[in-house]
Amino acid sequence: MVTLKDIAERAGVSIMTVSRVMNDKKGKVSPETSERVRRIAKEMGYIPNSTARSLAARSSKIIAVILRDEPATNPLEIPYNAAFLGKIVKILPACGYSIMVHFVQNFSDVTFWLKSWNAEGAIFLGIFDREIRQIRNDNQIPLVFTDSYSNVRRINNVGIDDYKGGQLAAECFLSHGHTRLAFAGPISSGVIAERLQGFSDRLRSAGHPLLPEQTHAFPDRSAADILKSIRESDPAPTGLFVTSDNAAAEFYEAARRAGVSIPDDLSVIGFDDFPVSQMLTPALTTIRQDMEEKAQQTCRILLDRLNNCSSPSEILCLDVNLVERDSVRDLRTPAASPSPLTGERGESGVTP
Amino acid sequence: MVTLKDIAERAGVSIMTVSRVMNDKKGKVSPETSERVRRIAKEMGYIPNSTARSLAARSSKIIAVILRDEPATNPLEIPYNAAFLGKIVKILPACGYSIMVHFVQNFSDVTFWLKSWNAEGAIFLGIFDREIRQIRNDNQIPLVFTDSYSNVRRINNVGIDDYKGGQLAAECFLSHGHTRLAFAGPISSGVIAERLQGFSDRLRSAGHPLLPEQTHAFPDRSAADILKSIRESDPAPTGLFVTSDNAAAEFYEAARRAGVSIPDDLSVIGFDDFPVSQMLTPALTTIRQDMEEKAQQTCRILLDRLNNCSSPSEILCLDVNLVERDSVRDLRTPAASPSPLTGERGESGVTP
DNA sequence: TATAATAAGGTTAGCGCAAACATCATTTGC
DNA sequence: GCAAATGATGTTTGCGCTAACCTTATTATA
Repeated sequence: MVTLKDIAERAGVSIMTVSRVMNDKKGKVSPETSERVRRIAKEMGYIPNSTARSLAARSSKIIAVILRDEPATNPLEIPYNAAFLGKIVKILPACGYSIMVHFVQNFSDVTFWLKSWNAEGAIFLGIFDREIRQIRNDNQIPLVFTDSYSNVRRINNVGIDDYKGGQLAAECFLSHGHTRLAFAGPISSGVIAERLQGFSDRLRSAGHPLLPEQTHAFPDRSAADILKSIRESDPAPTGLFVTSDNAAAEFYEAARRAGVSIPDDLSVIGFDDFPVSQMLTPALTTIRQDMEEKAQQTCRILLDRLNNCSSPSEILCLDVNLVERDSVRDLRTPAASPSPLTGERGESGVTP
Repeated sequence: MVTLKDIAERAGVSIMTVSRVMNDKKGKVSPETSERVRRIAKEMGYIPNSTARSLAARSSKIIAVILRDEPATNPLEIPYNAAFLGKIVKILPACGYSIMVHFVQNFSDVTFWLKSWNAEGAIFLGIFDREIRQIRNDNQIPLVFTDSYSNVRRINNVGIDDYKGGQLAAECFLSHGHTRLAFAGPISSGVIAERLQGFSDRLRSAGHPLLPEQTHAFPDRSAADILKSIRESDPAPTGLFVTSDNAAAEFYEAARRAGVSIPDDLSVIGFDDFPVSQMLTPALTTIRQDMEEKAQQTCRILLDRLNNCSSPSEILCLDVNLVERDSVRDLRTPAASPSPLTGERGESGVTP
């Protein structure tokens, strides 16, 4: 292993001079020395030791990405989390940071990992609404949450306009003549509660309130089970708002097995606009959120605070919009329902 | 920050004694002292400093997961990689290791990251066929590759029986009366080349060789483009073997847009048996690989070699099998094609 | 009883690096 | 022309921890 000492000896300078060259402390080393040291370091195949650097400089260049671990499922099998993490790993290492990934069950795990590795900052993927205050208090490093709802001050959060998303879904259904609707999602989280609120507020204001029994807890109950409840209601809802495209895909599968036709028997709106929504048949009408933007903003906020500790906390709310495809039937002109196989209506209709 | 020194002072012992307690060096500290030190450490909220530990012990407890970075796409948006990484992050941290994720474009990046952090081992997700020898030579730590084909000795690799997978796909088509077939996938990689070989060997031995012009380079050419070529061939293939479920999903989408019905106009077989295969309409017949097993074996091999440096290198080949669903039409009884909406044939037919 | 083995703990010397301060020219300002 | 500022480097110290060795009291063995 090549160390600063080896280079220093070969170059006939002190360790400190080499260290300064390696850390680009310009104005501290003469250009000639710098050039020579740099050349020798390269010749010898020097690779800086990050652990030693962390210890001496108290700055680890480690960013932790924390995902909430559910016992049964795997956080990275949720495409949303995987894509988000992927974007982070594209952005931050390019700025010299290394990414550590950890799944955690409770906040003391979080603190342990962060402190143990002297992480300089952390990004939280998933819902940490309840633990957010404790996490912020325990860790005096820049933290950025995503999709968290809480009234805790001095936190950074990148979220989207979930309420508007719910409203847009309701409006889409209403504009196609739907009045009896259903909702499915994990209502315990702030994000989903907001979407539900937007959805139900908009329906109520249109005079077609969402019935309490048409708010279904998914995935606590299976898609098949919920679908059965919906179909057996009297009068049965004609449209279902599901809180993610992937959940919608499960309803598609359940519908196929149950012989229920989408959108003829039941219209569906999803959330996210992930690739799966275009692969479903019929293509899924959904509420789009811009993942790319979300990931970039998340990293930007973290880097801002890393470079300037006094920069203020930010709570960002990104816009969402409706992407109309083929999964919502138009009840005003019953014959005009698109064919599930040849329907070519989608892709174009992006309502701002 | 609480250090060993703080605990040592409070407990009235030397730092070394505390260190020994924390590292569970039993037989070196009396049970009473051990208990007392442990209690005080807990009271004081001691968190071991991993960077200092790495430096002093020359053992970092870091495992690097390396993914090949393609310029345009994101490795973690490929569900296969995301799921695999997810399983690793469930398994290894439970054994005391931390996971660092890096995307790399060339092997010198790999070596840099591994050495810089003193990683104890590394797992490679994706095709590293060409770089594998260099990577092994540059890094004297346990490495486990996945899905790599090479004739380099002393490497660990966890792969699947890709050749058999290709054969199974061919057999499935043949048994349903298909004789004119097509293949689509990125043939530059060893994995896909093997699948193609198995596919074409089996077809040839049945007297229906795969035509050279029916081997399509995907995703170099778009699904829509390839689909057009296939449909315009004369005579046109009746079945298409695609080398991943996700790619198959893209062909589904292209088919829907082009007004081509699956399986009536074209039968499709995928590869992987990922959740998406059940969400497609009609449900996708596919070659199943056991991801769970693959990830577990990968971690096991790594842990084996971490605990016992002299353990031999392993090249594991896991089995695959056919999962029949609804995307292959039976040409022998043309009327029996399943309805895409109510077809309930799938899920049961797992051929060993 | 003398000797060796063992248990329980302490001491010393780093791991590789960077912050803080010290040194010694050489310039700059007036 | 002399103090002060600047530039380019070296020295010391220590980050928090562990490997390797050293010490002392106690116990087992011949």
